This record gives sequence, C-alpha cells and structure tokens, in this order.
Amino acid sequence: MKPTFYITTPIFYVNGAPHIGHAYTMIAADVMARFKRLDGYDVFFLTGTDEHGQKVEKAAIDAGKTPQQFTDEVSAVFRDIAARMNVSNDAFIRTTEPRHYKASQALWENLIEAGHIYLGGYEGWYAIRDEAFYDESELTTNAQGQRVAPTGAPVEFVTEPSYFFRMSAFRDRLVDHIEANPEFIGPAARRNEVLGFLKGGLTDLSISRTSFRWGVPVPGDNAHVMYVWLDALTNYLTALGYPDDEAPDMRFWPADLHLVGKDILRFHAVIWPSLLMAAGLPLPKRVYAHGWWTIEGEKMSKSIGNVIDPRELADTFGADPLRFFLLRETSFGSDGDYSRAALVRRLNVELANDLGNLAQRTLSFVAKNAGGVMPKRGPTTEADSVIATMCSELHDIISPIIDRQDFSIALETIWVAIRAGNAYIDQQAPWTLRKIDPVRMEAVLANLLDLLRVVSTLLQPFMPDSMARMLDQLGVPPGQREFAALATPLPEGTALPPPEGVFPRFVEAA
RNA sequence: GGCGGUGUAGCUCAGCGGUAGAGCAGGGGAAUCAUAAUCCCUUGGUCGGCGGUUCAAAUCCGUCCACCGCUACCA
Repeated sequence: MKPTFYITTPIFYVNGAPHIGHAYTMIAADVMARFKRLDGYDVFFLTGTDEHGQKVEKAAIDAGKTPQQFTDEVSAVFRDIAARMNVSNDAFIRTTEPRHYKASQALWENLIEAGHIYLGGYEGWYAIRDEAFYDESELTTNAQGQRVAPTGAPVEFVTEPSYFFRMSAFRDRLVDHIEANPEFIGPAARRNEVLGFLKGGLTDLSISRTSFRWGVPVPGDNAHVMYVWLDALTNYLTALGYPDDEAPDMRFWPADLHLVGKDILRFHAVIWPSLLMAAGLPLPKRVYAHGWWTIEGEKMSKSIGNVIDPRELADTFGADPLRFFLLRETSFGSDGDYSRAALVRRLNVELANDLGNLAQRTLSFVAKNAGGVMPKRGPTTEADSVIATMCSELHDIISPIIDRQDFSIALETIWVAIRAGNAYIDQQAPWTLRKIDPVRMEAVLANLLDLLRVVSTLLQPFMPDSMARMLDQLGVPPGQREFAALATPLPEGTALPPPEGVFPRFVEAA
C-alpha cells in the first residue's frame, strides 16, 4: 500500500482581493503534492476558503449582499486562481459548508467532554470604530482625557460572555513536543520564535463571540458563534470526513505538512496543536511558515496600488514560468521581491537559454542527424560517467531538500545538471563527431537525452505543463513519468516527435 | 526594554575552524548544433568595526554599529 501524504494550504480569508501571496502558497503546496505523487505517495492536497467572521459579514453588507452571496463569489475567485496556477488540489473546502459546521461542532463537543472548555467573560478595551479589542499597553490618553487606541479611536472597557479553551494547560506538552521534534516547525528561525513565545506562558483562549452572527453556532448555546480561528483550523479535519472515524480519507490524518504564511504561524504552531492535544488527536508532522513578497522593492498594499493579480502574470508569462520564478528567486522561508525585470531574467536566462535551448539544440540535432529516434548508447567515457552519475543521483539528492521545503536549493541543484549538459554538448561537439565518428555522436546524443529526461521528470512538479511537453518530445510515454520510471532507460530507436521550443524568450514590447 | 536573527564580490546569496565561493552583472576568447542561445578564461572582496581564544577564524568568544523578526487572541 502506498504511504499517504496530506498537505494543506491555509484556507484563504475571503475579505479581500487575491494577490501573488495567495498564489505563492498554493503553488508551493502544489509542488509538494505533485512531487510526492510522482514519488509514489497517495496524496491528499487541500486548499479552500475561510468565510466566517465579523469582517466578512461587514464586507458583505457593504457590498449590498448577503454573506452567503458574497462568500460564494469570492470563494469562486480563489478557486479560479488555483485553476489558473495549475494547482492540483484534491479538494477545495469552504467553511460555510454543512459538513464543516458538523465537524466544528463535533470538535467543540469533544473538547467539552474532555473538560477543556469553560464559560467565562471576555474583557477588554474595545474600540467600536475599529471593531477591535486592544491591549491595555497599547492605549494612550488623548488631549480630551479619553483612553484611545493606537488608531486614535476611543475605547471602552467591555465584558462579554465567552467560552474559553483551557490552552494554558497544554503549554508544557507543546514545548516538549517542539523540542523533541525539530522538524515540527520550519524554518528553524520561526521555531525559535514560537519557543520564545511559549516561554512566556500561555493564557486560555477565548473561543466564542456574541457580537456578531456570521459563524458556526456554538452547540447548546445559540447566543454564541465560534471564534473564527477555531472554526478555520478545523477545516483540515473536515475535509477528511471528521468526525467520522470510518471516513475513508481519515487515513490521511495527521497532516504531513501545513504550509502557512509567516503571519499565521502562531495559530498553526500553538493554538492548533493545543486544540488537537485537547481533543486527543495526533498532531500534524510539520508546519512551515513561508515569507512574503514585496513588489518592485515595495511592500504590497492597496494604498500604494501595487497589488498584482497572479492571473495577469500567468496571462503574460505563462503559469509555469511564474511558478518557477516564485520558487526559484527566493529562499522559501525568507521574504522575496517580485519585479518584472527579475521574472523576465529568470525566464530568459534559466528557462529559455539554459534549459529550453539545451533541449532544442539536442532534439533538433537528433531530428536532423540521428533519424529522429533515440540514438544508440555506446561505451562510456570519463565525461559520460560524470554526467550519468549526476543524473542517477539527482532524485535522491533533491528529495530530502524538497522535504525541507528548500525549493530554491532544489532548483539550483537541478540547474547544476542542466549547465553541465550545456558544457557537455560543447565539449563533445556532436556536430564535429557527425563527420568523424557517427557512432560516438549517437552515444553523446543519447547521454544528453537521458539527462534531459531526468531533468524534465524531476521538474514536473514545478512546471507541469511545460515538462509534459518536453517529455512528449523526449519520447517518454505518459505512464513512464513517475520518478521510479527513471530507473528504466528509454529504449534505443524510440521515435521522437519533431522538436518544438518549450520556453520562448520573452522580449518586452518596445 | 526583552528574546532571536542578519551584516561575505556591483546585485542575490552559499560557506560556519585549516590558504575566500556560486549565479547574475562586467571584461577577453572559442565554437557555430541551437531560442544570437552555448562553452572556456577573467576583473572584482583587508568576509560590518574593534578586541580575545587558537599553530590556524568569515567560521568560536566578548563588545560596538547597522538592519530585520518575535514580544498573545486582526485571517
């Protein structure tokens, strides 16, 4: 039986336009999912939308719609983004689905039975204008002697009844778990932040609200709806069929990887594991917080007006080059900067010149001088072995790198092989061999095609469409494209279709 | 303020105890199969400052400077 692999993106909050950051998380998760599928895993890849909360309720009202109408529309946009980015999610969950209400309420009842929820009062300084609570330390006194929030909004001390989750009781166990499992939180710097945060102790968590209605009702107390994060986090279980232990997809739990943005690591690395421990459920194996993108050196923001719809970039450059750029340009745990010039540079230098041109020069040479079929392999020279060894080891080198989400390093490693391929073809000079040693020429071309096959197979998770086309041209049948198939060389004499450029250079209009 | 991190070639970064590295950018050359793409060679750094440990420090320790992150319920 295949091993399982369950990967999630956060569910995206429907209170705003989707931007490059949303696409980034989806694409990274997609690369993981595709990589694991090709590596023989039974994969469940989940994404979706988070649709509850006061902000959504308000945004709907402002738009003159019911919350349901509003969230239907925005959720569809995120679904479209996933499709346009060529994201291969197995399911798309919405927190407004009936099955999610059922799962959230079941988890709640589970926590009640275990004695980890109690009714208390949520007290704090509330600014009506901001619809937000502020910590006492944030407040200042204005000229009129009023207590005001950092935004300048007057605040008042309010108390509302609220259910609390006894999160404080789980701090020690959580710290022990993080220390015993170094891979539980990545990257390491974030792990340290979480540990530092936990050192200061955990308080109980207010997990219900009475101030608005757009949420999952608290079982047995309809005056309350669940705190949006409680409801949101539960989505990872809902999608598998929780609370039905017999649901076929429940075999995917615990999740192998929750990919999240750095802004929501806390919820996934502290609150979520605490809730799971309280409910007696196994913890996810890893939570990874990636960085954010700036745009042409500036922070992405509506007021600057530099928010980019990833669909526009995909229309201009293609989904695959965009996917490649986002994972190649910057270390996954760090912030990155998108600039059009940088994207075009990656596209032209690495995709068109290095990889695309290597494929094109090799394949067109085979078409013209080797009968358009996989040439005959020959005796191995020293230079051949260097290339062959590099290729045969590539998967095993990449695999643990992918498991750490070091996508840019994985790509750099593959590019070392591609550059070696360009050096090899120049040194071996099949155009010279054609005249003096046609047998050796065939062997050289076969080695190059073998290299291209390894490279395109391993790059499929990053650029699925482009690599499918390249593998077509390399004569690799659709059933021979998983990683395990690399052990079986393409038979000599296999007919190769006429070559066709996969990555045209991008030239800016004048 | 507290905790943590970063500072290495023009740019982005790797190296983290043993005579400074990669990619891109710059310069020179080769080749002409190919998307004028490729390959080879090369310019360039007192590895943030100062002090210490060591036979030996970018690499360990101290200190100073600069920048960044986290510091509880906003998705």
